[in-house]
Amino acid sequence: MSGNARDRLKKLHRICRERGIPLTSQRRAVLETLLLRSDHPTADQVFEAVQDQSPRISRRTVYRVLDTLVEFGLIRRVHHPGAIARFDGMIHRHHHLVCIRCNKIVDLESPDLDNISLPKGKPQGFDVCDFSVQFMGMCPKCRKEKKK
Amino acid sequence: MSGNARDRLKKLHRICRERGIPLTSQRRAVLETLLLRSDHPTADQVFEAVQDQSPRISRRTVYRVLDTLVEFGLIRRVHHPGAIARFDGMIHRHHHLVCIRCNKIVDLESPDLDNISLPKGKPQGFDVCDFSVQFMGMCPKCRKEKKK
DNA sequence: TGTTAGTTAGCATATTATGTCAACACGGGG
DNA sequence: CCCCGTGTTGACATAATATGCTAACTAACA
Repeated sequence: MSGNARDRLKKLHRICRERGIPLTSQRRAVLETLLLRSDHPTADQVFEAVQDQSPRISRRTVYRVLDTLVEFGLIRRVHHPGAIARFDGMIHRHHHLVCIRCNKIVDLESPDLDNISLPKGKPQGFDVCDFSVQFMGMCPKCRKEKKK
Repeated sequence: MSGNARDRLKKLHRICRERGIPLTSQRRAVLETLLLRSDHPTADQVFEAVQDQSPRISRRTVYRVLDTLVEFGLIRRVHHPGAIARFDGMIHRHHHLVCIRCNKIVDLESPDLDNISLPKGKPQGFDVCDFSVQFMGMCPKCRKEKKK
């Protein structure tokens, strides 16, 4: 496991102590599982994967833990155009390429984009703390399939 | 109805003729309904609303028509962080403010942001045609509620 | 107006998400 | 090290959301 993941687990530990809530094995397992992948799994995919570590974990708990981790800022709920909630272990600023045909989504790192200035003041009353750019386009696979 | 909406209906008419597919009353009704609102309704909210015009329309058809309209580029599937697909009648370039607490989403018009340059070439093989910026923050209502 | 291709309505079913509560585990104090 | 209390988990039921299927229907065109 990368050092980054180890740091994140320590952060989970710290947050739990600060908030006075238990650091359960399930919380650790779900976070670890998510950190080990670089895609954007659905809650059910996380449930599948986490069973390697915690065979007795319930689906309900995975959903609950994911919400908790999002609230702690340890993972992100990805803004995905499909109907299913997806989660992302990467919480540093990054952007997304979204396929307008198959809804596939991949990360895009681009330091150029990170300098966009946040809106001045509180637009529409929102207290903005971060942003992410989504580029809409067609993925290679869909381009090929569409030519047919 | 605004001229913009009228134009979009004409566009639907044109696209249907070009593709040789019928311009059904259901397609028109769903598009009209979506153009009349400025929020980001879910498919079911569209279903509710469209019944004023087409009381006999089925839920299944609304889902299908929404997909069709997205494929035609007449509406957008909004990249919403929640679990439910949402749709947007606005297809010109605009951005979103997303509440990290209640997932509320509102539009943000900002000419400054429209000048972001698309990535050079085809990043990860994607053929990028548009983009949208999402600002994450907390809406006024949630800020108040959290203070309690 | 009649023909035909494509769509729709209405159902069933699949998929995804949440409510509830008894049993259980974590964390702190003795 | 063990026990106790708070908060979490597991397993169910249920709700919410989305899709598959086919007979009946409608738009488009001659």
